[in-house]
Amino acid sequence: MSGTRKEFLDSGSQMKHPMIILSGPTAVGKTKLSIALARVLGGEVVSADSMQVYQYMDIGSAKIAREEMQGIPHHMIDILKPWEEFSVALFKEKCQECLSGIYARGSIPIVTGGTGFYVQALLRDIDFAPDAGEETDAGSCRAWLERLGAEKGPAYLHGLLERADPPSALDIHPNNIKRTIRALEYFFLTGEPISAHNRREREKPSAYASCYFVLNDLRERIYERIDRRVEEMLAGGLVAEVEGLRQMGCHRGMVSMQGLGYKEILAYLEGEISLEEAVEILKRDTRHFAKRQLTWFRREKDVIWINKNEFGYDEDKILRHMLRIVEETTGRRAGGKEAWEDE
RNA sequence: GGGGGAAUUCCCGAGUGGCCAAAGGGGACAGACUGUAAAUCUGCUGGCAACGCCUUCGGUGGUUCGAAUCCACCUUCCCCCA
Repeated sequence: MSGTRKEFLDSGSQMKHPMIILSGPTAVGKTKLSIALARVLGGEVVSADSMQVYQYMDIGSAKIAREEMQGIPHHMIDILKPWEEFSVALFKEKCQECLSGIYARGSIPIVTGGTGFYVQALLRDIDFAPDAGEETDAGSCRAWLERLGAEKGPAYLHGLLERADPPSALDIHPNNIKRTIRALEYFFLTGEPISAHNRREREKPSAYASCYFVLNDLRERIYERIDRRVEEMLAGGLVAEVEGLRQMGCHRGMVSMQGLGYKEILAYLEGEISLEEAVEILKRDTRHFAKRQLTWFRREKDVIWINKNEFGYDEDKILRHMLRIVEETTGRRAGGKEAWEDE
């Protein structure tokens, strides 16, 4: 759909579609809650997770098991092979396809996952770059910049950015080569500084009538849960899963293999570190990740924090509290008391 | 029993008379983030009424204008010889 037509439709229909978002740091318990919410509200779960999109990556990505779904439709899971590339732009695109189906069915999406960037892209309908040159040009342009960076160093690239897009250069740290490259790429492809584009996109209001929940807990408890979960993954066969992927030809260069649990075990399987070290690094990096997620959510406006400890870890209490907010903001009511009493 | 070595700020680990609140790394904490986001990157880390002051380098006591750095004794740990 073209931009103008879409804008026309959006402005024409006063009603925004309802959306429930359930996010939070890794291992807080989003999955379990999402099922409870979906059952009560008659919703469908849409995963907002950068790793669960991949097939064969079940244990390390803590993907929900079929049995756990309890018949609730799930989207955006297992949609790609591990060797395929994925990105926010692709996420948004595919996600919107899923959403139109959900709305057509009169159902409500429960967007569940910890990738805050994806949630933001979807919620504010951020426009990702020019369609022009999406495949060939972008590919070669980025590859060229990457080569240039490897040869001449990050400072050189940042120097280019200073000339092309001074505000971005000021904004992006010289060491951050990925963001420097993207800013340059955007400039070369469109002729517009990405800083101007970002400014425009930032002003966009939410495209949905949404409740943005962030499930949280005491830091200490999150860390404990992470450690425990890593141990469970190991016991559940994480090493074998990664070995299987390796046999399929997966290697560290792939987007999917940058995922926590995959890159560390891969390093072990390739003899670089011991299993013990790999596990330790995995736990630590997962803690770091959880912390980064929390930083993201703190900055995000209009999120509704659900601190588990403030509810005495009473799941039913948490659910009721959330349902009340859902009803206030989206008008969506729980499908009767039985819905959560018949467990 | 004899000989040698070591004890440093949350951890590891530099530092052997002033330039040391003490390199570096890790952790912890905080932050950025608009096509790789489970990625990438940044800041900060003794206390305070804070361009200065106070407490800190196993303990106690010395030497010195001045000590984490030198001396003595003590405590603990490691290694070697018996």
